[in-house]
Amino acid sequence: MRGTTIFNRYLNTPSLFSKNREVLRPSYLPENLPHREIEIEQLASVMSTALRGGRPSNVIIFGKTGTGKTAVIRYLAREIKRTKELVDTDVLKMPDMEYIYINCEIVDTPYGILQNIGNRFIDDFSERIPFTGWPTEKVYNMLREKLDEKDRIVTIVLDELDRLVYKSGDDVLYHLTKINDDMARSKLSIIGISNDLKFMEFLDPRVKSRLSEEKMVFPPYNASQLKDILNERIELAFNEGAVGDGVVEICAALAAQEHGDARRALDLLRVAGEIAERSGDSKVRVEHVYKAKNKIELDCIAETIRTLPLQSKLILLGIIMHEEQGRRNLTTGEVYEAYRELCGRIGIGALTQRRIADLISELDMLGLINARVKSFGRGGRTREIQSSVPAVDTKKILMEDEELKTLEEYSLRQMYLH
DNA sequence: TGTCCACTGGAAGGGAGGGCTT
DNA sequence: AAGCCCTCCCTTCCAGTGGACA
Repeated sequence: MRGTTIFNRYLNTPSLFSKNREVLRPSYLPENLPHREIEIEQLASVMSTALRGGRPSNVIIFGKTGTGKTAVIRYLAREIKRTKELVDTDVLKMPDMEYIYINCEIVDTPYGILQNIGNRFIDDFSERIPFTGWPTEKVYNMLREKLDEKDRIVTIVLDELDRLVYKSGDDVLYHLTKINDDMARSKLSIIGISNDLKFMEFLDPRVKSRLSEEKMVFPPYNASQLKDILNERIELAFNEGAVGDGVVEICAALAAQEHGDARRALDLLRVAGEIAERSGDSKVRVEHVYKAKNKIELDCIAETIRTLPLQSKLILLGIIMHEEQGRRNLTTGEVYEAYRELCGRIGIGALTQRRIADLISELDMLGLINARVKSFGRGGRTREIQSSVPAVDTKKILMEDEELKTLEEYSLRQMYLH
């Protein structure tokens, strides 16, 4: 024994994971996708048009998160690439095929979408489309020109498409679905992904019909299907015997409760594994899964709070301070007053009530508070607001913010004394 | 039955900040 | 330098409203 360091105990306990723990992450694309055979077949028949040089129909895919939409598309893109490599010879050459994936929650402006696509076809850095500055029309023309430089079939995957439509309308979609009319050599098709069926109503009828040449729905996985998915990954990710009895069942059951989310199931398993490993256990046990569930939820909330803009943090803090005094079911007016008070305390200008009303809605959508519109008759119509996060922990996280530190000991009591 | 409160939520637009073009 | 463009964050203005109360 050559002395001990604090890391020794980590070295001495054998790892539960094999080298391949990456297979539990959402970015991992497995060799086969259990229980998505029908969807693969269906989408493959659409996309196979490209193998014969034709433009595949545009497709709209509906399905909740973690139902394998992106996985199926990535899977097929990979298979098509393999097929092409197999078939291509000097004599017979299939057209180039490109897949472009854009998440509309991240890129959510018309300009951004066009710029993103355009730059995939511009290698020369000096020619790249700048992230701002040009008129949108010019970006579109540039994109079309570059796209059409040679024969190719381009598939654009627009994930979370509903976000784009709600935020910026369907102008880009109009242009993108029409672009084929203006191109001589290239062909473009669109795969739109959404977890909300309603957004189609907001589309211009022309866009709607062009976009949904094919429609598909991905059903949620049930518990037994989730089990199959997990079991397949366990073989790759864990050492033999590292996953105890009942663990898979619990992960599957918990994820099935939440609209059959495979990503959630895999997360639970991975985090449970990490917790078990850290506590020096020789096996992943059911209790680790429950701890994992808690940890995932709390981490998620904490991260949401941390990344809130200052104004929203002040609103949330105001609500919590009210509740510390035993006042629940606050109105918009009360929350606004508290917010203004806090703004004064830290010496920043307060926004208008109209703006705060919007920010309150945002907090509601993030699940940090509950805000229901309610009428109090003569008392007016307003929101009834409560926090839906643990007060103590939330306050702790809020106080991490440099600009809020001075509010640590402050309480709202004074303002209600008169 | 009508009134009236305290907002809600839509619309329009300003202006700052990114950057391009001439 | 002046004139554009696009996006983000806000403000201003305002019609609309559910339901307790007179």
